[in-house]
Amino acid sequence: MNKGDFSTLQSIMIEGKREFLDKGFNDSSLRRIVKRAGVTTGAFYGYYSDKKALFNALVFPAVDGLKTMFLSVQETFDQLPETEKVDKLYDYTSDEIRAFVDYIYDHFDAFKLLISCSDGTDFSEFIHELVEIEVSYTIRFIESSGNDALASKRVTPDLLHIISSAFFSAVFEVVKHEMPKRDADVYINSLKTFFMAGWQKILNY
Amino acid sequence: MNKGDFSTLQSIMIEGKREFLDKGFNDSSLRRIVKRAGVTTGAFYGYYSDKKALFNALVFPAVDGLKTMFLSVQETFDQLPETEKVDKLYDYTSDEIRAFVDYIYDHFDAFKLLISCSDGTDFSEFIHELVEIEVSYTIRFIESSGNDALASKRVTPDLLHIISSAFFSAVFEVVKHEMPKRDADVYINSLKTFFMAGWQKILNY
Amino acid sequence: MNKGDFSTLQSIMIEGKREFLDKGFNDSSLRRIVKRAGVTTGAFYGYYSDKKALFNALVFPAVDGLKTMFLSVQETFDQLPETEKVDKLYDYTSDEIRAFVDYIYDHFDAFKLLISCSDGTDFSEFIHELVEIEVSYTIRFIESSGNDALASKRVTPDLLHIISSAFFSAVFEVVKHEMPKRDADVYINSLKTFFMAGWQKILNY
Amino acid sequence: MNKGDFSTLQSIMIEGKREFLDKGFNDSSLRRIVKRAGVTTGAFYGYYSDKKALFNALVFPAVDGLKTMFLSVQETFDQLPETEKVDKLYDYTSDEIRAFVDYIYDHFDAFKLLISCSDGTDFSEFIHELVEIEVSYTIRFIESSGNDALASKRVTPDLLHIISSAFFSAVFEVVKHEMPKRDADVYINSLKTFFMAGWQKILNY
DNA sequence: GATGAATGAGCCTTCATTCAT
DNA sequence: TATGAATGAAGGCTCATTCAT
Repeated sequence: MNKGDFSTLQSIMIEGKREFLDKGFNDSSLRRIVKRAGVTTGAFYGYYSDKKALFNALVFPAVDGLKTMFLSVQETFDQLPETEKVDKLYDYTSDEIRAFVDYIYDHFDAFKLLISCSDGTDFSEFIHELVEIEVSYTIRFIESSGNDALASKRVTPDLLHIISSAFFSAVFEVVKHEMPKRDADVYINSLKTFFMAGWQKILNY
Repeated sequence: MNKGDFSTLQSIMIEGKREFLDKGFNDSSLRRIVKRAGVTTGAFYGYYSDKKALFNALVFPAVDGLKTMFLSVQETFDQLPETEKVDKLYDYTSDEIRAFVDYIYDHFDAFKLLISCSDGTDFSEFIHELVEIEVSYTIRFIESSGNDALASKRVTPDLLHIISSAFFSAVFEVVKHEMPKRDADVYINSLKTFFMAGWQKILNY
Repeated sequence: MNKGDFSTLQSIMIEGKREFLDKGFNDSSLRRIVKRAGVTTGAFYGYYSDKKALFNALVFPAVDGLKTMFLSVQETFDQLPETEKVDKLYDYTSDEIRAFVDYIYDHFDAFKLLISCSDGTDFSEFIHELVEIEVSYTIRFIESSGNDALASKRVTPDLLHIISSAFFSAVFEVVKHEMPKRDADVYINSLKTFFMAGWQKILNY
Repeated sequence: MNKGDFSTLQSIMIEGKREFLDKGFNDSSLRRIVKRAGVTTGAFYGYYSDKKALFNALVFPAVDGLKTMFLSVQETFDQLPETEKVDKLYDYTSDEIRAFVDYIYDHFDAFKLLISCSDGTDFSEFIHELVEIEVSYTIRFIESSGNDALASKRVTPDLLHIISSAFFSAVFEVVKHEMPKRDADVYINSLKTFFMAGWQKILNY
């Protein structure tokens, strides 16, 4: 008999999420999860192949959606006529970030797991992957726009990596601290202003 | 019989560091550590009360030193006559950061442990603490300098927190990626330039 | 939905045989069997009471047939007039063994299961049972033929058991090694020659 | 606290042997072993790396000793002058087999484990290995003695394998049935007589 | 100071089998 | 006949820690 009105699967997901959030992936106990879910270990393995698979299920859809969205945004911008890119950069970025934050808040629990509890899983390098994507598109943008920052070595891929890393770390701070969406929108917008100033400075725009 | 010419304690520290770096705190095995150190579990517990205490010992001096240094720098700046602060801000910061990075590289292993392997220990929130320190001094500085950013709520403590978080995350990326000191100096300097532009933008200097 | 054109029962038998041959009885997984058979566990238990029952079904008809045949051959020989027995012994045995091997090869899979995969089942002592049958008839033959080997304790039931055991072990080696029938016929014939010489030696014929 | 006057290791070995003999390797439970030994699982793993290692420890010394002895006997016979081999064959073999049986009875428990309970271990093919050794030396002997049995294909390696297999199976029947040593000596001697007659027949000596 | 055998709870996972549908 | 989710005991094994010597 499982817990209350929920199906076995639902109970497992609910209690899995609770346990992972509470203890982190590594220190989570499958037995505690199933016990709290009012379910047996055997039942668990009917749904998931192992503990990792449960974490995956809780997190993958959101991660995958975010990556897809992020890639498509970057790709769309990349396809703009060169002449429009710099002009639209600010507005474009604004929309992009807003959508990004919206998406995160629409899947808040998943990102909370990802940011705070993914140690020991395949997602521990999640931010790193977003960074890599952004860096590669940023390099394309700088080069195609005729800016000499890279050519002159005033800016290097490593620096882009570090700055990008800083940016995403900052964004996900709102998740780490479970900031209300309303506040997050404001902060992230200011953050964007802050970073835009930085980019203009080092890219000489 | 312990390893080579090293004392029991030294062997434990050397092999502890190796294991923690290799596996992270949680997945490290005390038995493997003492075995490699050519020492027994009993001997270990003569020096440390538990696994956490060893991690602590490897990491605390560096952490404490960095915090002390950081606090003193902030305090010294805080004590400057109001009139000098803004003028000296840029130079001051440069020196401060340089010293900060020097310190990190002088205790590289400890910070590598802290950044990459501290999950499960009391230090997992290490960066967070530096952020808190910086934010509180930044607030004092903004307020005392007569800048209306906070009063007008254009800038909030939370935003400061986020930006500061971004900065320290970026700085410690050089540790995570084990960047050569020479390179790190250059990147961190560019990073500072980047962030200074941001600060000027949102503080209206 | 079961596999291809086969009925539920057929699928279970086919995949059961495959699994038992592959892993042996003990290490076989019922769930794997029904999964591969495209059938459910529930369906399985409609046909068989448990895992052993499936093994039984795959193996019993052949085992039973062989035992019946073997018993009847022994019985027929036993009923021959005493005067004919020794004369016909050699020819008789030849035919008997040929039929025996033919039967095994006509039910090769079943005997392969029996020889190589029956650990943990009621058939693990299969050869032992054939031995017991043969020994009891051999004793009758020796006694009725007036040979003093048993009376003089030159030969004992235990020795008969051991030799008989050796013989059947040898015969079933052809199954264990999946020897082609054509080869097996030749080897078994030589084996019979070999053993006949032994019998003549210890029975003084 | 372990059982009675025995050390932890002794208790584990005693109860391990008991459990393996009772249930066979696969169906043996480590937990039952340690429980009966009055010891904890953790203590077990201080002595053996896993369940297989315990079986190994109980069985390997005896197996290894027997193989070594068997190989050396075969090698010694192989080195005899060609002229002496056939003459000495009978006597030589007698001594060899006696020593072989003595060795088995000096390590009876180990061979009982090997014969009756080794399914699932690396020793399940133990007899097979003895057979391979004997077959290879038998081939050398036949060839070097000028006998045409192999050349004429009247006898083949496969036949030698089958016969050798029969012989060792028979020998180890005394272990399977836990026959008293005194009886075994007599039976094995008769068995040897039986087999010698067979060899003479098919090799035309 | 040091030993290292022993603890025993805890880990994840697999299994044959049952039963309400 | 058939489903397949659920059972729950049992499996082998690892761990930080303790303690008598």
